[in-house]
Amino acid sequence: MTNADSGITGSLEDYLETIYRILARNSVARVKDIAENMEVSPASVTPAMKRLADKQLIRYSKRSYIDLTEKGLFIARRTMTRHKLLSRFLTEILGISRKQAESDACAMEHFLSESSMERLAAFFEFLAARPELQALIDTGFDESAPLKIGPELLCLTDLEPGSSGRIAMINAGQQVRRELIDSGFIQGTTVTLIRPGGTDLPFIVNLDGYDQHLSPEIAESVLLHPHREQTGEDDNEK
Amino acid sequence: MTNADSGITGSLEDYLETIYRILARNSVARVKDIAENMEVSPASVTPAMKRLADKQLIRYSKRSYIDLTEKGLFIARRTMTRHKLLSRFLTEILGISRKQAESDACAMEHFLSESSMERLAAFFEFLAARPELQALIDTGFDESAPLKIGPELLCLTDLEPGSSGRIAMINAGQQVRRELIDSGFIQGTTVTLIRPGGTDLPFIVNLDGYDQHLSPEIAESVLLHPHREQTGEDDNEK
DNA sequence: TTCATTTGTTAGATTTGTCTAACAGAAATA
DNA sequence: TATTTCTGTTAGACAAATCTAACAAATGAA
Repeated sequence: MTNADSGITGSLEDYLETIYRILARNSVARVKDIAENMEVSPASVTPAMKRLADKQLIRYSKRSYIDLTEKGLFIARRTMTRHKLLSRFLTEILGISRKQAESDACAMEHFLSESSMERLAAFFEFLAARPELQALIDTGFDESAPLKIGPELLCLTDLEPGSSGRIAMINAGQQVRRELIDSGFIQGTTVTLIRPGGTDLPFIVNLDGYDQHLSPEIAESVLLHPHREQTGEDDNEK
Repeated sequence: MTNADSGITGSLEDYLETIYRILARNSVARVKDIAENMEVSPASVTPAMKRLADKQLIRYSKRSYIDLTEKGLFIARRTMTRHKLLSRFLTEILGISRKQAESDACAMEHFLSESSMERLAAFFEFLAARPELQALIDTGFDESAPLKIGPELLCLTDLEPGSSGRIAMINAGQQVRRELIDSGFIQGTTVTLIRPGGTDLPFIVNLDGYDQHLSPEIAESVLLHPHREQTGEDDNEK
């Protein structure tokens, strides 16, 4: 129930982060401000402040202003940094809408470990140092991708019964794309054709141990990497 | 408290995912298997099964085997896919250890929205379609980065008092690096030099509204992008 | 068939985090 | 100064998720 590295719950981290943000502009933080910022009732804030004070993360006594201790400040800042890293990754790299990204980041920020955080920061530095990559990503990575190596790809429907292939991409509109992705059809995953389909007959494939039925039209949109020799390595499952 | 899109809690999603994994190899799923897989006491499993059955996500009656409904299967699969996407991102792109990645992914998987999930899958397809990018990332992105554009970068210590710059990279060993990143010094963030330091005198900088002190040695390791005209856009804070 | 073992359930406690409603203290106003 | 309004706290309820301990049912062995 406690998170990543701070040893406190996500909820308490949120309180610290909120206090931090209030203090960054307001000079003092009050129960009311916190309640409004977090869209929570003031009656929920008081016990949270008590828990934080118990853990020596804030200075707090009944009816007083609230201030962060050194330790609290550290956790607050780190949580905010996690939030920024995730939110930037989602918007700048993946192209998610700002609003959606904020909401995803808010939830995930409590679980990003110290090492992942550091590597994610390194990733941004890496990209920033390479304008040509940045440009590639900025132009969006869905338009250009299919054009480039599409022709060399195998279609799932061309697979021999009993043989397998690694998914390279899903070539379909957003709706079908999401359906397939929800079902586990993501790049790099191995699929095995159990039984080929035909008109009105679904393809049966195995993915992660489970058999799944795919209509011929949907199966058409699953493109596989050109076949290579066995590398001994499966994909990243197991 | 409920997550992303499924309308159930992370804990229940974990139960579904576990049942899915058990069923993918075991033909039947029992309370005991679930408890062992999740490292939880069997007494915790029973009420969870009741909650899942109430929501029509599993078929379950007292002392019976447990089976997923269509709806439960869908959520289980999607959760597993989220897990795989996050775990692959953390290991393959960021280079986090498998173990750490698993633990991060386990916690975050419940909060990745449908759209982020789809974009993350697209990101892998994008990379897979460009072996040259893949290779760049495979070789690690910390060694080569500083060599390339290091010379053109500004050091935080060269900033005029009162002026600002955007962080390009942290040029320091892992420990200092992490300290700085924890404090919000990540690529793309704007820092303002409030007061320059000197021997034994810390630099004071403002970051996200908060003043922070940096020892001269640490300040040295913060490298800024070469200055440009104001673009009207701040970084992604606000 | 009877007894022991395995498996699953229930009861009851605990923690966290939320709420509403009622109350108390402080500040502002008349 | 007295009263009203704003702010914060307490009390009490609830839900989710976990635990341990005790009990019940099913299975297997003698």
